[in-house]
Amino acid sequence: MRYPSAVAPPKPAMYQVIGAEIMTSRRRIPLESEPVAPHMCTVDRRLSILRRVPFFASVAAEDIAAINGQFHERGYAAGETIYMAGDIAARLYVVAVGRVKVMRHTLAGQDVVLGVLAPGEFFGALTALGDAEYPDTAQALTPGCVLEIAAEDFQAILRRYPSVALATLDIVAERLRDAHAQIRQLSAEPATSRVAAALLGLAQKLGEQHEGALLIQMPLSREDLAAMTGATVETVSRIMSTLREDGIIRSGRQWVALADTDRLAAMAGEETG
Amino acid sequence: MRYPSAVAPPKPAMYQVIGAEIMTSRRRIPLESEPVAPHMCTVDRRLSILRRVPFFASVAAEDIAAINGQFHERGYAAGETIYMAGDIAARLYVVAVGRVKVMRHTLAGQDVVLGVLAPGEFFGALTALGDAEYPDTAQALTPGCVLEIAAEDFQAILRRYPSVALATLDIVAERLRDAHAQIRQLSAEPATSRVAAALLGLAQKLGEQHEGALLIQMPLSREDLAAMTGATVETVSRIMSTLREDGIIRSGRQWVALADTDRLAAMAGEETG
DNA sequence: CGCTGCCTTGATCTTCTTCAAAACGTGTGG
DNA sequence: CCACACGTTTTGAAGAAGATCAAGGCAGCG
Repeated sequence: MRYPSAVAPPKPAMYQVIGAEIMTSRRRIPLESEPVAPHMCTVDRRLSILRRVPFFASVAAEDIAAINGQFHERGYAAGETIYMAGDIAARLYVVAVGRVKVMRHTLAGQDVVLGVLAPGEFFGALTALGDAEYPDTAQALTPGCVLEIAAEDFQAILRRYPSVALATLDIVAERLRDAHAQIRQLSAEPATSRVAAALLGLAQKLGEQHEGALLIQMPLSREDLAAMTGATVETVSRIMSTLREDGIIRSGRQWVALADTDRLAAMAGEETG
Repeated sequence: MRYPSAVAPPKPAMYQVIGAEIMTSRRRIPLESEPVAPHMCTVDRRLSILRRVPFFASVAAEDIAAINGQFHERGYAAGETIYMAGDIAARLYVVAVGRVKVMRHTLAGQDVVLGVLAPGEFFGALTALGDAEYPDTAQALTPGCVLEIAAEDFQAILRRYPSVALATLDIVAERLRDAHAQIRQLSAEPATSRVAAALLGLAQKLGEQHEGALLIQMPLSREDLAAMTGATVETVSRIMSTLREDGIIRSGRQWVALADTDRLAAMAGEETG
């Protein structure tokens, strides 16, 4: 569990308490916009993505090219829905550019975020179980593009390249472990720990060094965090305010940066999940 | 989502309110004791178990016999620990006889139950990731026996029989879906719904018709239920008392039977998962 | 028949949600 | 370039769900 790199000064002067006032954080959005044109990936990028996908790591270069031909490309604007819970589960997707959020809705209108995916990760219909429906909804968090393949074509790939099936099994098994860690957290940890753990998990995957703190490279609202931690927007906001006052994080509208991962990890309790 | 069979009369007279008193339920333990001698399975039973395991369904009979040779057998008494969190994850297990509980501990001493396994289901080290540790603990709930195989030997089987790898992938993918359903529940449903869902889930897997109700065939304490639902023993006990007064369940020391699955399902909310 | 461990029930307290309103940032249109 | 309008975030106060603490009760067993 390493984070991209060490945080330089734990508490830069500009975020210290000055008199009775607290310089909370700069409010300018520090997120990078995606370095590629939305709604398109070049062929080069496609191949490099597929090569980077863990389950194709073992496949020979010429086979990758063949596999590449089976994928179709599709671009999404930020906020666009890729598929909805209840749709026929016909396709498997691989994130090529951007961030994708997978979530479940409740009848009460509340959302539960099951995961945030970065380039190289897959989602959608993994098994070719006939006319089953997606149990969840996938939504683009940023402009980006995904590669998609029919579930049955992917099944054919699994059958043709057993090493791909083994690699896929490893990934799914790891996701199951992560899901179990989250179940443990939801069952036994208070909201503060869950928020801390969620932030650390995101930073581990999407963290980039920025002005002495680990910036989480995605638009991340309080509502998103609430849906990731099983809490309400207000509770998350209160927790974030405290963390900010303690100099542990910096945050603003739709962004968060971690200034002190050690203290966060201490608050997160056992597993970062 | 079908349950073994229909419940005969929704509210048998003997469980009705009589005057101001409530006949709660008979207190005699109705659980069957296992029909085999503990600490042993016969060769016949081993083969029939392996044939019944979903991921060997596609393997030819003569290959099953060869695979059978790779498994070792081990008996457990009720309550015995099969492996502990932190142990080197060296083996994959298949339940042959009995019930096995997989759980995670918290530093606070609280347990979280991740699943209850019946004969034919596997647990333990699925992937051969070197010297990794088990993240959870497996414990026998009843006397019974398991078949075990070294993780690397199982990997060899996966490589040798690609159809086994595909079937395993399907099972793990389904477990992941179930875990996600549980995450949604813990995030968004109140304790009553979670208990109802947990009971329905257990009944679906282990339910047997008994005196007009679906008896869950395993010793099931309030503490177990609490660990499955992320609640405390006291909260579970209060919920169970209410359910019993309403004639929805019958229960006693370490056992529960569902008298009215429809009403339970209504309380469980969205997914039974 | 009394012991042990599970289950139940009550009272109190903490945590988190809910409801409400104000403050702030961001992007937009003037 | 400034000011407005929108959605996000923050904060407060009241309420509810569930946890915690503390006794008792009951079943099964030796």
